[in-house]
Amino acid sequence: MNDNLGFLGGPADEVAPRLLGCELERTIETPDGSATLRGRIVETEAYGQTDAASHSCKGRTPRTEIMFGPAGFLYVYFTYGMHYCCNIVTGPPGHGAAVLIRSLEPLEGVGIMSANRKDRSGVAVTNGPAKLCQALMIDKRLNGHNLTTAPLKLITRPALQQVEIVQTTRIGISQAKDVPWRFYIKDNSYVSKF
DNA sequence: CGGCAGATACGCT
DNA sequence: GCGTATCTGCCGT
Repeated sequence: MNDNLGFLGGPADEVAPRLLGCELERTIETPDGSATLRGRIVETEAYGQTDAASHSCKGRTPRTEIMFGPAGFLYVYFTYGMHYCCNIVTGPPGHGAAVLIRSLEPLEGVGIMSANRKDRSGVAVTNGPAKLCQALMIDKRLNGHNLTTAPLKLITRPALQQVEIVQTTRIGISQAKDVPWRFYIKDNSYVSKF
């Protein structure tokens, strides 16, 4: 793994807040050549191996196999019949854990992201896990992708100050609702729900 | 704006 | 079969 992504080998609940402020850079093919879509991570959720809300909690299956692999890879899953969500695998090999990326703040290629989102604008482009996957054109084909390589890279940024981060319970799950493993950047308007 | 139902397919029991 | 780490549109205020 890339040296500056070494922190991903830690526990999901420590990696999740550390990912806030880091960026995802997606390169895509266009009629003219290529384009770059880039966004800042503003909201994450941790999912651990012994966590009833995590897909990995019941052990390895073909779908969750990627979560048990080395850190720094992408776990993309499909849900509700029409949505993709993307996660960054964390922890050592053999440990099934990941961090769900819940929302981004667009930094580059906003016009293309908006077009991918049925011409929606503003926060509606990326303020939700399935929305940002649509905006960045992330689907099943990127499951298992190495985040140090094109066409999707994780760019490390300095860790935020503790005071800039809010920690609360996770959203949209039915199991282990009380576990406070959701993290977001304070006062950022792209956070999915306040 | 806030609440609710519907869409839709996949993995797992 | 069934539940799901969601979003959207439509309804009501």
